[in-house]
Amino acid sequence: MAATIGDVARVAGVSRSTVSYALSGKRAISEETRTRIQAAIDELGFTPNAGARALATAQTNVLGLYLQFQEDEFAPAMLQYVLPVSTTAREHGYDLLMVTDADRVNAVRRTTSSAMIDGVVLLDVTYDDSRLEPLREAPQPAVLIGYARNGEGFDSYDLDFGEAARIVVDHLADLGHRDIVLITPPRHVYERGGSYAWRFRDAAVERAARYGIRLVAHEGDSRQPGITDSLDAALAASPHATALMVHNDATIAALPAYLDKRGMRVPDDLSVVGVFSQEFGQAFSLPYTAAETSPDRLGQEAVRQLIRRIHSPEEAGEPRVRFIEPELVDRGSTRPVA
Amino acid sequence: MAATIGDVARVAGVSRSTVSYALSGKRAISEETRTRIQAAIDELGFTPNAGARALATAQTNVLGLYLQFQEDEFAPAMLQYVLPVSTTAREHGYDLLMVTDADRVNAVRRTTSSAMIDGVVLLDVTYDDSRLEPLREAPQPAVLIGYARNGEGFDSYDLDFGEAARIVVDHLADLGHRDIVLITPPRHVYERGGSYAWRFRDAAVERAARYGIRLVAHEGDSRQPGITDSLDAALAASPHATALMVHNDATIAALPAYLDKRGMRVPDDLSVVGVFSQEFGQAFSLPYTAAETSPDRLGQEAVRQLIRRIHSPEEAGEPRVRFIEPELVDRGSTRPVA
DNA sequence: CTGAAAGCGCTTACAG
DNA sequence: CTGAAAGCGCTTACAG
Repeated sequence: MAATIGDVARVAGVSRSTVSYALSGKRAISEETRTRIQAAIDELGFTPNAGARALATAQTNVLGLYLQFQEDEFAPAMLQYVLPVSTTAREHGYDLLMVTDADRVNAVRRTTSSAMIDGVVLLDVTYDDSRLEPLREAPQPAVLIGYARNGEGFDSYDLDFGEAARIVVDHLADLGHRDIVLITPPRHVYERGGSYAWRFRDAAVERAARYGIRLVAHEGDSRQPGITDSLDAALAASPHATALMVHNDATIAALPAYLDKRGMRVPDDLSVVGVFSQEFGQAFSLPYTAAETSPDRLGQEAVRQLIRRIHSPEEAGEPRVRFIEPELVDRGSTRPVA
Repeated sequence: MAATIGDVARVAGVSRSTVSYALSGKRAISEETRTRIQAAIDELGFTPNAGARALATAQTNVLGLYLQFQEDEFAPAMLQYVLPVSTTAREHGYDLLMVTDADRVNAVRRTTSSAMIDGVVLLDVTYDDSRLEPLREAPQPAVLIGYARNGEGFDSYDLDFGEAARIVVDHLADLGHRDIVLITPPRHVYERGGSYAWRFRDAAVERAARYGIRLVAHEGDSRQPGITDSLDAALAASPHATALMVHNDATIAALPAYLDKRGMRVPDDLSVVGVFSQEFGQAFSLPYTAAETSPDRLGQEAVRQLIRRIHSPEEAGEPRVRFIEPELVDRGSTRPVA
């Protein structure tokens, strides 16, 4: 059916190996031969068979991307990480196998042990991530986007959520706020082991304590009416709060509507600081100062490191955790306390 | 490195073909032999090499999913289609190659002609979709999610946006509305050839005309401040409008905040009807009556048909367009005109 | 019920 | 600068 390298060789009047070398550029080919081969390729519309090439070279030029769209999660947030991973992979000649199996452990085992991919990008990493076990036995290198306690031996990229909390608290402290409400990710994120939840919360609590600031953390929700209920409860529990910190995608997305409904103006009645990316803020028209989460940078650096480790492990260095430093993007949603 | 079928055969004391047949079940194997083979497989941790299998069988068990995250589009909406495609594919034993290249035509050509995949799922289909040309030359079958003018020869699945418009207009007409504003997708969707934009709009205009109802269509935006500006302009141009139809994801997501800010109550001051899915409405807490877009059903049916066409083309029947009938989900955001 | 062998379409030492 | 041949790890007619 489709043309093979043998067809090209025959039409061009050369051997199959010469065609192969012309394709890869791994040895010198005379100008004339190269031209004949190219003509044959064009005439036949030849493209190398990926499976055959993978078999011969033991590499597929495919990366596995492992993620799950949790029923109870705010899907748009996940997408921010998929996009840069996909783009960066293609820039380096890799395609992406998107693996979303409910059985995450087996999905990793299945795809790595069958040699479908050259490397693994793990999204949605949890503190005790059960996928790391099969991953240690896999011949392919892997990179984690997120943080796992048992992640030693792997490259990991994550935002420094502790630092994110500190810069937000510092910012509010500088403005004189002494009573702050924090909305954290929902309970199921903690239960699942999403360490960003408590890393941010604990650092915020500790930093506030150092300033002698009252800061009360409340678990938010990812759906209505829970989002509204948790905000109601949090604000009721801190009637004199002057600032609201939100580390919860669904809540921050719903916040403009919520505050409007309650008749609260930002920053006049309440200072607000979030934790989200530039693009996220734009998609949801969020006018809030925030710690930037830089999913683009995370995804890009993670994939680059993975590809480095695939091609030249020595250059890649020792696998380690890299925490990206967050920056505070001031959108004017905070003001000094009178 | 990794165990091969030859290793299994040696350990089990049988031939490679017997191991292969034990794996595939394509011929009878004695109980005893089967046991020995299974023991060897377990001992060695053997998984068949996907590339080798693909080369031998000429099938990869991978489907290509082609999409693009447009800079100017509302990403969350796209995700609704990715998820059911991914889930349904896995249920049938297929993995998903996610292809997001900026050069869409070449991406199709590259992946189909290198035999990386067994079938194609095209998302983001436009009226004159340039990817259909390479697709016609591809040996793999394809399914389109969306509608293309030049889509003959392919299975296509799309919502019947014309019917969606009619049931919405009918609903409002029944309630006595005589002056309606419609927010359509942004201009760039029309320019790109997103036929759902004008299919909905034209049907709405026509249906309204039949009732003698005033209905004015305005292009919406996908970002702030354009979203607010277009709503402002649309409502200003129809000062006596009693109902708002929104066929624009970014706009409907921003609508609660917008209407709150303008101090308009739904449905007391304005009846509102949207066009979005159940999950989308839930993710964004949208309290609006809407024509359900059923991305789950679309994605699932599309993939099933594609897999049917891969396995038994005769059963799959003639390729044709299937328009899914929308239903109106009443969430109480409309009321009779006094 | 089982085996030996050819073949899928590439790449890459080996040889000249 | 080029070719003949082995090999990657499977599947599947062919044979018994």
